[in-house]
Amino acid sequence: MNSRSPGLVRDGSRANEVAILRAALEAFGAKGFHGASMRDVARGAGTSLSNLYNYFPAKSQLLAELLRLANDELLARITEAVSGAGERAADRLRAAIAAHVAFVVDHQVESLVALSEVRYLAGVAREGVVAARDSTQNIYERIVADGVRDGEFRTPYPDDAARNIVSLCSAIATWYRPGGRLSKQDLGEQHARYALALLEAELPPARSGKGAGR
Amino acid sequence: MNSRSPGLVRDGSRANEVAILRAALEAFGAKGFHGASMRDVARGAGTSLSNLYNYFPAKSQLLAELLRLANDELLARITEAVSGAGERAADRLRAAIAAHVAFVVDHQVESLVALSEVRYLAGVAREGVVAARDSTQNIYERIVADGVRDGEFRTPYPDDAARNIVSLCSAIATWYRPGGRLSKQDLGEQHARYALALLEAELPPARSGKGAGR
DNA sequence: TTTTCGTAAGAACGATCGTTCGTATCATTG
DNA sequence: CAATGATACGAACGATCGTTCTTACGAAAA
Repeated sequence: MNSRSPGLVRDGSRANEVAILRAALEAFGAKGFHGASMRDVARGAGTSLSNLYNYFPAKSQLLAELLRLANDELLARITEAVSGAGERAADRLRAAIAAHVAFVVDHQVESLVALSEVRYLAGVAREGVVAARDSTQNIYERIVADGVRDGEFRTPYPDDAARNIVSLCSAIATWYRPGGRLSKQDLGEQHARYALALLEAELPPARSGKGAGR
Repeated sequence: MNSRSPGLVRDGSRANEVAILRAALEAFGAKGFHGASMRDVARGAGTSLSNLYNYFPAKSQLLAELLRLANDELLARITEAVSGAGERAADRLRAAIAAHVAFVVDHQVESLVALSEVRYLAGVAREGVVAARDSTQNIYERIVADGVRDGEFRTPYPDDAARNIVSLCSAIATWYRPGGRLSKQDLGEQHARYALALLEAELPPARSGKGAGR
């Protein structure tokens, strides 16, 4: 269906692959990995059941690819945000959390699937996803360690605090609803404030946020 | 197999029912609700497949009963702990979190299943579980609101902070491993400290905890 | 004793599962 | 032109699923 130069350029040639991945994401998000069938995926992608296997050799590979894409992009977003932030640990933490929260809000279903279906991955696919997740957590741990070293943070439990910060950001995927009270940016700033509180840093005065007054 | 007084006393008469529920919990925890089969449950309970249906009319009822039991006990533990605590909001919060963390550690699989498989409940069973979970969160919200009223907490986002406190306690089920660095009590106190930090309360000096020094 | 009823297990039901096979279409390659 | 290989679909495979049916055993009730 696409007129394109042969072989080399893969641009746009993956339209069907993308449609299948998108349908798999929706199916896994709605019914869970084992609750969704390949027939669900085929229906959502507008293709036939057997044709799925021209693009992915097995159902588990669909999940593996979804989770690899999601975790890699999350890691890339956070890495880029941190590299572009200031020197102070609090600034880098704020940048990381803003990127993290934005990803969860922009890709809520991906985040939810990555959180709850990663257990069904096996073998190398699982290791790859776990490695990406560890890399993300390592970023937070480094920022926290730097902040403790520089006296910005006073937490007695730096690594635990970092893990809980990640937990709070991930948990957004479980309760966030579009059009809610807080905008994506507000949610990011609120969670940055929570993170700084967990680290027992000195907090800036609260911004507008929510509550009775505005 | 049991010699017992007829009808009234149900003590011990539910041995098989308990065994089935326990096997279902292990199966759902290990493979997820849709990934585990009734044959897995029967094998784990040491009975036959068809005999399961003498105790539970459907697989979904197994999940419903498991989640109802878990959420009710969590709610009961927290309620009792709070009622036996002091008047200050910080004390009641500490008691609630200690009970909450203890439950998650004592019943990690139940907590994990309640967290990740509740989505597969339907109808009244789902509503009951959601109601119990809301009651639990309401306890936290009341404590936080009282603490804000009394000037103990300074958080600009009381309800959001309460929800995130619950998230942090629930998340323990996803990473806790028995025999870890912190005891159950230490973990509870650490999370109480995190909660107070989220609420922007004045923190007491850190206890022994972890880290280099002890 | 006879009846009843909770408990138990094996066999089988229809449905659905992930996956494979055979085949057809069609643009590109030689 | 013929050959190729990617793309596509219907049909069907064997396996497994949740559930039901049928029957049997044994203790309590009549």
